Amino acid sequence: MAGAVDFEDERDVRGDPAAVAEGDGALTQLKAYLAQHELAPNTRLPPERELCEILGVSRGELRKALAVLEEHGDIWRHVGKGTFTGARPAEERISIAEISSQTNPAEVMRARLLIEPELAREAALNANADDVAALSACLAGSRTSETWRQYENWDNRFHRAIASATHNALLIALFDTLNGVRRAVVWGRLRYDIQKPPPDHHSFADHEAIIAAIAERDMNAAATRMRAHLQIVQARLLDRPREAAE
Amino acid sequence: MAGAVDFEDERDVRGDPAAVAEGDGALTQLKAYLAQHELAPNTRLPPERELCEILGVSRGELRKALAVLEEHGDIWRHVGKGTFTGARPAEERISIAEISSQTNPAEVMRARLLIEPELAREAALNANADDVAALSACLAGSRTSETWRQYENWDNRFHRAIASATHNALLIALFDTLNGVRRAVVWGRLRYDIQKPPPDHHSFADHEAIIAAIAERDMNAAATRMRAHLQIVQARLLDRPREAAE
DNA sequence: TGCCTGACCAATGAACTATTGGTTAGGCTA
DNA sequence: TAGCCTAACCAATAGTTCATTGGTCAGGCA
Repeated sequence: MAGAVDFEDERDVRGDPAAVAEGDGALTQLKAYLAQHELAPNTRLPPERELCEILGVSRGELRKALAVLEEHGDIWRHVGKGTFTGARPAEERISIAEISSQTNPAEVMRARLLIEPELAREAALNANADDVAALSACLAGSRTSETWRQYENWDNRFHRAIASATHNALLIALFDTLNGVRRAVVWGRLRYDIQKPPPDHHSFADHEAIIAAIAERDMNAAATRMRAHLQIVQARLLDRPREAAE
Repeated sequence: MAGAVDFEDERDVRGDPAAVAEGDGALTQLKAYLAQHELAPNTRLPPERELCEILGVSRGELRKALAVLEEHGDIWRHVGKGTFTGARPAEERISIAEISSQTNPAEVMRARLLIEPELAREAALNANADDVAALSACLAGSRTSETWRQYENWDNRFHRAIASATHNALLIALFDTLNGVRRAVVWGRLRYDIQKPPPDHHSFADHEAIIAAIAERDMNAAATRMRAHLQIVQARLLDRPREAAE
């Protein structure tokens, strides 16, 4: 019985309207109403002010009955939204800003170290020629960057392209969340001492090695090299937080 | 005011000789405007209709110049919002429902297999006594479950508790996203052939082994056992999609 | 041909209004 | 006196309206 409200522990009032009208029947009335309508889960019921007229009970009594059902987990309520059948749904939307306010650069780096090598591993399994070409294009772009900002842009695209190469929409979405938080947390930490990345910047070789591993479908190497790359990034981040660019 | 903009250095545009060669000053004007105002990242510039009056160029020319800067990564634009300096920020809110509509149970399972073992590994590193106690409580609860729904509830809490034990807010948030998608995608796949999990259900032993590894701070064992557990879940999911409950 | 101009389109945000669950105060009845 | 009803108010939410803004197109012009 879908979406149903559990009322077996109460008197069966269907078909006995007299009993319904009688006595402390707010809860009983309400259960009868729900049973009669056989509402699907997450259906909105009438607002309290209407419902108490429909059932012929005062709003106070109705609210007491609703509180019982809510405690029982049969319905859930929210100001401005209404009263709904079924269990309260999980939070539908995740805010990057909210996560960012609860974390810090060290945690973000740790999360990258755990997640991104696995993404690289999966990319090595699933990447096609186009994916490898896209990765190479990102590397080439980063090599020709004239500013740190441009470089950061290409670096972003590179890591995003690895997630894309998994061809798994959920993994891509998770990466985007991780990356969004990263960008929010380390926002504005660009280095200004030098104008652009030096030609021997470690990331170039790191990225090249990762691409090679993915192209060769060497899952373990892809993961290992990504981890090594991120460990260097982490070390630089912790040593010189003002120069957190990769 | 248009007169305030200094365009005497039209032939001295730093970093983009191509603009000089073109000769028309829209891009040059725009760069001069940006240089003069020294805007912080993510500052909104005047709307195009105002800016082209300020700079004394047509809207078409201004838009061409803006397109160059956008391609260059110096600004970003969005209909209804405006034009902003710096890199385009990540999408602020992620919708579980949207992700769910783009994925499928196989992808979800694959993502779990990549992510959750790493969470278990990190939990083994960071868990404290309370975390282990919480995990044990979830296992005990699942053992006493009278229905599959109750069992699923405890199983949920168990996996969430592992994420919590990492003590990393970002990893917890990523797990919640993953889990939210999982619940949305495999929604309603509860088994109905038997009323509750049998006492020898594989998950009980699996979970117990995972808890033991975390309690002993054995990171590799925690990851390995989680992976083994999820592989069984995956096999059951693919074999008998109607009985996807763990 | 290339550019300018004006108009229109679609996405966005701000302001406002209506709705709705949650709460409180006063009065009434048993 | 205790419990209940009623009315009003509060705060969160959703819907509506309107102005703003980047994106696009057709006509005119040099």
